Amino acid sequence: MNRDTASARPADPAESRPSRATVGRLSLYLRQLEGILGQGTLKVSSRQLGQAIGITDVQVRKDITYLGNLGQPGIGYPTRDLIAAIRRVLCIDREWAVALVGVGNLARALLRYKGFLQRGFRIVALFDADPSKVGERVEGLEVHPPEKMREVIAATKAELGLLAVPSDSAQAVADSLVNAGVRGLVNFAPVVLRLPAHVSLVAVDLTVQLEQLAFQVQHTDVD
Amino acid sequence: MNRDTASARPADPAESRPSRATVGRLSLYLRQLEGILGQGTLKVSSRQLGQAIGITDVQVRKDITYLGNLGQPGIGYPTRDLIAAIRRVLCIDREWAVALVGVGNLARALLRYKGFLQRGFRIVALFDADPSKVGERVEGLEVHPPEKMREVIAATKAELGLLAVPSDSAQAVADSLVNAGVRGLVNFAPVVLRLPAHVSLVAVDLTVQLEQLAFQVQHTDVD
DNA sequence: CTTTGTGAATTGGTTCACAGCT
DNA sequence: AGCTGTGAACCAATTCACAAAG
Repeated sequence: MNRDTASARPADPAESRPSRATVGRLSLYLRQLEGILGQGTLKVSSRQLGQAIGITDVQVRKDITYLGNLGQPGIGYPTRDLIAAIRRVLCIDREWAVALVGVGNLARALLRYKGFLQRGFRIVALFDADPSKVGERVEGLEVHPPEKMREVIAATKAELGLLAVPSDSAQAVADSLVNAGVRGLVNFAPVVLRLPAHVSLVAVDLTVQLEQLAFQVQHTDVD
Repeated sequence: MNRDTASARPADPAESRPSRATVGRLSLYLRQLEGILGQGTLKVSSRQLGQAIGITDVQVRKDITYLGNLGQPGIGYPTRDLIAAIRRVLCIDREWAVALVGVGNLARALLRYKGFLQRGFRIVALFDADPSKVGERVEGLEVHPPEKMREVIAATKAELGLLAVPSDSAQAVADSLVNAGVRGLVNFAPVVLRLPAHVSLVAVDLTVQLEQLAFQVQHTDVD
């Protein structure tokens, strides 16, 4: 049996960090769990969770191991505790201020989507290089010119950035955001960004995704 | 429909399929290569390609292995041939007809993006359940009601689907698309879809991505 | 019975080291 | 010299098999 150092918080430096893949699944568990808790279900099994997102129960348990020891053999996991533990590990047990650059259709879609705020991500600043958009109010936020980036990001304490600009300007805008103090960003433009090592990057590249899909489709046996 | 252009390649039975990860990188190579060829550069080395997208030259060569033997020691790869080979392996050496469901801001962003067509993906049909949108023309395409899905998808020969609808309706719309004969789809809604095995799925889940980013940011050492 | 937890085995992917070609 | 191709080694991630607990 594993020596359990603490009841509440492992905070074990020796304990390995969840892998990238595990982090992704923890997000998915969290969403399922919120639904499950909303239905008043207080206990949940790894099998339940696994079936909900289409993976095995063993995988679920392995992932949950990173959260500490909160399973009850023969019973399952307390829904509420699981949620809290996942939020803590994912670092979304607090609010993240987010800057959004490029106020086009994609940005409007992102602004409308209420799921972000619900999960701790608040869009606090908008930027666009187009003078005709500057000053406009979108979803209650004023659009600022790029020149004010440093100032506004400092004032709003934005730590993350969403890049919804055309490919040509993506690298320059990314540089500005990093310069203004942003620590991580999501790039929607289909270009590879070069960033300093201390800035995290997630690329959402729809071209790549569509090509993945085409490949998959072509290689799935037609029943 | 599926014809093996076997001019250059000896049918290699032992040759394994490129992994998911490799397929993703091939997309990235392709984009770089198109730029490189546009500059008139006819030969490219694995080191060049690797630096362009931030990975090692060995990784690039390993990936390119799946395309067959087209490197020239001491020289590099012929840009044009590499492009052709990647397009063939990714199955984008032809045009894919794509249906788009849910004509909101995200859909408009997708429609405006010209990169898809350039890479062989043509959006040929729009659907929306909102009667006020049905009949409207967006980027030259008429918005159809869901009832006409089967008919329109058959007529347009759409094989792929983009789901840009709210979470509540995502599963139902996915079922309809599958029923109408679509063979793969990209889901932008933050829900896990259940699909028959013969239908491919790519999930673009922004909530998960943002949570990944938050986690990364929190775990990168501040210089 | 049900369920969790986990070492061991396995599969998958990347990096290393070096042979061979230009 | 520079570059490709690839077995081997290494690392990461998943699955297996089973012990232990409610």
